[in-house]
Amino acid sequence: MPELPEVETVARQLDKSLSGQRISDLIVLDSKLDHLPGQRSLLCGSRLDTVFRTGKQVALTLNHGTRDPTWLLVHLRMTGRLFHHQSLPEDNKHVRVRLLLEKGCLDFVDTRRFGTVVVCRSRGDLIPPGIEPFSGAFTAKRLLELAARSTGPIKAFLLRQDRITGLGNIYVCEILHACGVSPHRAANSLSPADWSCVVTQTLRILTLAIELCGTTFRDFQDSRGTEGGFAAMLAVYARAGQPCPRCGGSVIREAISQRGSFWCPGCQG
DNA sequence: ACGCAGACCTGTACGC
DNA sequence: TGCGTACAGGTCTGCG
Repeated sequence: MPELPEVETVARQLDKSLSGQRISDLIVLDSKLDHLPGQRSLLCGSRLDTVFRTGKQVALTLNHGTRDPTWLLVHLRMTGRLFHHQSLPEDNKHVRVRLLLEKGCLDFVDTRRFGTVVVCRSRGDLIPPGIEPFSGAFTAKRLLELAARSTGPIKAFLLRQDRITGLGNIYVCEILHACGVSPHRAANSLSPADWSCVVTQTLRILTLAIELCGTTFRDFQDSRGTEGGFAAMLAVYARAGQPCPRCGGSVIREAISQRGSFWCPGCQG
């Protein structure tokens, strides 16, 4: 569910509201996360420092005073959310992990239980393998090289986190539409000009989505439980049967690489 | 190396 | 109302 803009939104909000708070206890309520209770003594008493996004994950910096910092790395996957409550909230059966703070708590809530929470001891382990879009490495030249042996659809290529980190189904649909590129095109068939357009449109769309605090569909809410504003900007995603805002053709939905894909055959060639 | 199918989970929407 | 089916924004594993 959450893609780069949604994770960035949550990380920025938590950075403001959590920085400086001391963790007083760790409560783990999901057997899939039973590696965490063993980290309880490490977490308790530590002070939350910077919260930031790395790839699609939220990293919470834990300051231990004299010792080196560690990080709590949270991947929200499809339905994960992080909520910072000023006081203890009403029961929610989908709370998986709760960090008790000096004031209130931080809840990791995840209905489908796909999300992950791990403790990271080395800064190097935080860095995802794919190219970060907001980095100097995200260039048309680099992407052309990366895709040189990829014969599968560009739609699937852009979703690969070991190539580019942060894009998910919604933004890939929107980027390909903005570029006028069919999601069926083989990744290695894109020209240097196509890749330049992918770079430009990816940065434009992600920047706008971050400004609007992401896209809310079913499950995404930010750390305050409010919804993102990018849904109103979507040109094709979840708009099957509706007119394409660029050419007036009809947007279609079809499965590509087993993922629901929305695009306009009229202007994406 | 690649692409593809299936798995992981739960909830919601919809048709009968 | 209840049941069955399809679908959901992510990523890993195993197979060919």
